Amino acid sequence: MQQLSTLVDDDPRDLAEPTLLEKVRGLVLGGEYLPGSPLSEVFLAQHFEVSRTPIREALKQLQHEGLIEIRPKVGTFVREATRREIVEMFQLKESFEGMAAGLLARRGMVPELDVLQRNINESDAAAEHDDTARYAELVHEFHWTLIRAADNTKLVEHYQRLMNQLAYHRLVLKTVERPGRIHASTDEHRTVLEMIRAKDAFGAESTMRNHVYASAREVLTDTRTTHGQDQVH
Amino acid sequence: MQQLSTLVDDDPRDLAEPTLLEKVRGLVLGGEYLPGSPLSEVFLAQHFEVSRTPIREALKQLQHEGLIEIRPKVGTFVREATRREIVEMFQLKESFEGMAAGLLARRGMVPELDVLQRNINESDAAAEHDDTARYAELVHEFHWTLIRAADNTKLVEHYQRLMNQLAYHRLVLKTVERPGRIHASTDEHRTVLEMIRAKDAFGAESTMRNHVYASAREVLTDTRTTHGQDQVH
DNA sequence: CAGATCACTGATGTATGCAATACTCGCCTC
DNA sequence: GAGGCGAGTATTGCATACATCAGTGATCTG
Repeated sequence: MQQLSTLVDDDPRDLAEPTLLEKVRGLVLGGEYLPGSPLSEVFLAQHFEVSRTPIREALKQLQHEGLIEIRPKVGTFVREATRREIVEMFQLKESFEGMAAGLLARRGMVPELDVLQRNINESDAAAEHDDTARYAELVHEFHWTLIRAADNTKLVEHYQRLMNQLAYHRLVLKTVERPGRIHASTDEHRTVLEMIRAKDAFGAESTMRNHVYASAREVLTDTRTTHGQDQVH
Repeated sequence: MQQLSTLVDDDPRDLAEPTLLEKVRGLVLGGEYLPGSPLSEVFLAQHFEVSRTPIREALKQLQHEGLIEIRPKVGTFVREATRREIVEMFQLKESFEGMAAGLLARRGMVPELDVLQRNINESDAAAEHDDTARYAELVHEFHWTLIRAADNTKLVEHYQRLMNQLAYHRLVLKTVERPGRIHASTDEHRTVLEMIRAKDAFGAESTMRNHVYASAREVLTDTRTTHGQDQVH
């Protein structure tokens, strides 16, 4: 009997078991704590009902991700990315996603292409119904599917890291609200996919980079350092 | 009195004070421990004369860098990159350095260009005298100078991370031994610098990527998974 | 003799106590 | 009244003890 039960609930990693790191990251990205807010270890320990040790591990990681700042012997504080850093990160995003598009074009026919196609179709439908929430989700999925389909695990790791730093969700949600950008975005996705299908690695990379650059400009135009206050430091 | 002393030895970060993390990383990259070797926390703690806690922090970081593998409740082991991962990392290196070359070309005249020029001159001299050690050092410097000159701190961070994973020094030293590759390499550096000077961002990126690709092929041709044994896992 | 079970071992995972120190606020001095 | 000084406080940094559990080998059973 026990063998069966272990076989069933053996791998709880797949479905909804957020790591402490993810929980703390979610708290920081949640926006409740403004940049400069102190994040006491003891408070977090009590909040998540664990000891300071695992909290410290998570905070150390978040520091390496650039989300918080640990000032030795002083405290840890939520860190707001400067406008310059956001520009830098979008430059990297452009490079990563361009690289992914190029690699994917070289791979030839893979099932992920169908996933991307379905994504585009659904995006059109969501745009029709002005379902911005669903649309933002689909944009997110499109980019991630592209990255994963490039079949380069190290790229995925670096991309994940970058996206954690960008706190992407908050930004893309803002952008998507703007009418007009939606259709342009889907069209660009469509063009990229066509070039990938045509095995035009160079064109796919180039188009994807232009697409990311355009969306970055959108985000950056109506976002002045995201909260006004510049550096904490 | 105390004020003066604190002013003097306040910032020991600049000159030669290797962090525990760097020390442990050096130990792992030193090659003494073959892939699969266990890295007991208590052993490292005794070796470096600290407690397990800071050792754990360093190991956690090295795990995220991909140098070691922490199997929960089992132990931590040195992890050898598979050939596939090395290929993936070189693809990223190509992307990063290409991006750097392109960004630098857009920056216009900056003092770093002179540093690169001097590097090329010195490389020629080192090649003349068959000083492979110095030559390898200069190659390393050239690439790092390029990355830093791109003026994108996030790029520097990701590049650093990638280089830590690649354990670059061991590989590039092997490559540089090969006669013939030296002159080709310097010539490629020269071409890249010329294109940067000409503000040809596209050409600079393209040339740099080809250069990295060529050197990657060199490294990969005479390196079969670096040690024979494939995955530990 | 083959197979499974179970206690043992060694490792990591966590909790907690103590040490060190940057910042703060009140007090003292000029 | 202004400025510096010093004790207090809150925080992180480190050390250590305990809990937990994967792997292993001996033992027991069929």
